[in-house]
Amino acid sequence: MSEKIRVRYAPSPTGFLHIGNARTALFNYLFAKHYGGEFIIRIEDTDRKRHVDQGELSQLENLKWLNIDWDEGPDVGGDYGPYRQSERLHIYDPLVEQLLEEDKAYKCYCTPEELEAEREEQREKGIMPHYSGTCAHLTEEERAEKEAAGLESSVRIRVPKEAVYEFEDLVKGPISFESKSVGSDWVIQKRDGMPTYNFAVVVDDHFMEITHVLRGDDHISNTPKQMLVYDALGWDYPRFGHMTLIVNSETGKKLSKRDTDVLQFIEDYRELGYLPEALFNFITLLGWSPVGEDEIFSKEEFIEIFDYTRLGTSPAAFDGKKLDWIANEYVKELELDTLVELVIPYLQEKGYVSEIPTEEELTHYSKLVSLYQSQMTYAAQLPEVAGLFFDQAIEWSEEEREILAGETVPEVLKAFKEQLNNLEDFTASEISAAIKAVQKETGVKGKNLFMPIRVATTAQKHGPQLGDAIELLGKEQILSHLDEALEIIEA
RNA sequence: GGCCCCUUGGUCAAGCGGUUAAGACACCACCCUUUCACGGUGGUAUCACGGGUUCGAUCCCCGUAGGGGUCACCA
Repeated sequence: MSEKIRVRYAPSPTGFLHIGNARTALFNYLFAKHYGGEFIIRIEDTDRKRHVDQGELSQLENLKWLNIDWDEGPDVGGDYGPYRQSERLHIYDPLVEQLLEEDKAYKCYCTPEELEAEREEQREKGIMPHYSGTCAHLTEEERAEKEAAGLESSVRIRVPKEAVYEFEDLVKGPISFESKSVGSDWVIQKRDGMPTYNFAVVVDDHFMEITHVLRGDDHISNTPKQMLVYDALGWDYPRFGHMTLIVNSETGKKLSKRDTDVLQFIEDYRELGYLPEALFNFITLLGWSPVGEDEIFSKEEFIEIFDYTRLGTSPAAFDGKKLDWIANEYVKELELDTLVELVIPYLQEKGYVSEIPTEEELTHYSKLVSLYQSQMTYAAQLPEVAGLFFDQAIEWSEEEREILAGETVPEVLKAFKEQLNNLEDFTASEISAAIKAVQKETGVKGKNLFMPIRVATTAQKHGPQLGDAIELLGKEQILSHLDEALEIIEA
């Protein structure tokens, strides 16, 4: 591609950064950077009612957290600003005026109530609601009358009767719409003077010299509407590319806020202490595939290998298990100190570690973290799985109690307790030796030996190396856990 | 309902007219570890259906079915 690539991510600040939006941003970013182009952020804030105060900030911050940066945007500026649509009214207004003069658009005096009534009537008759064109052919006199009466108006653009809109979609190939499927004349400027989405997008993309519009699948049907505006204004189209939506694997539908089984917002992952690189990697693999068999790549590698022709055409389901696997891959690669630093705040939050950790605490928790590193996926997980190392109380689940109910369990635990009491040093190697001694003494070995001890001392079926875990928990605590377990068994 | 898009294992997917139809996650088995996990090896499992085109269709065309998206003074 010879021209300078310019692409954009254009969120509306109505909420947090959704995982689907993040993916759109990500692919635009990779596309731009792969071709040495520019990535622009534009805020589409034309809906005053749905405006959320911290929305814009949240979008930008979470993008930054994902390690995505942009060349132009509301916070960094650029030569094509302003980058908020609400600040670009002076650009839209003359264009609306121009279309009005050319009679490519017209003023509509229908009130929202009237339009709603019209739709209701149509629904009752069993036809699809649409604007019937009440104001499409007002005479000069009628118009003057309404203006004189001080009626508020919106502006609608005329949809041509027999046009065909065709484009070569970057991911889906040729797509075409007949103008009659576009629907009735639609609003380009609202009563409050704000442009509508489909109009503002065109104007902005044109003046910002956007070359490629990469967006979600759900915008396909907006494309002919926008092409119509390009035509009316006599501008060239950019190239369009429509990426698949991310769906919930349970329902097969577009991921929405109602899908409570999936964490929807980048914020959520950030708060749990997922590594941004892991999320970046995971999201990039949603609806896109690299050549070859590797799946773990750095941002730089992704930029290098990104190829938009490898974007998938069918929806990608969000697979939490796969995310966990990728997240774990990244956690395992981390230096222990780095991971400890990430985990400490979560421990402090629970009050397990003091504001300013002591040397002693630090070494203690380094050990703990190292025991769990190979099985962790996010930082907040440590206090969850290793709660026993902080809370005195131990509780066994139904399943774990069943294990403790095993026939040879009491003698194993009693023997183990005995062994521990005779230990000189309470170290992992000594403890392992003690377990071995229990085996000799009782004749119980393997799973039947280890599982009861693991469950009795840690109340978990999975965990780190047993000897290490027991050493770290400390003699006193272990003995009391064993006593409690024995009590339960006897009860 | 109209229009548009999509359809390879449970999930993500490679494939782009001739393949034993890659790989990853998940699952299962075995190995390592006197346990679980980590790691290693291996395994089960996929071309929605019906017509064409072709010497030959997962791949091209047409239907059918299913799924999804969209039809706002939301973006």
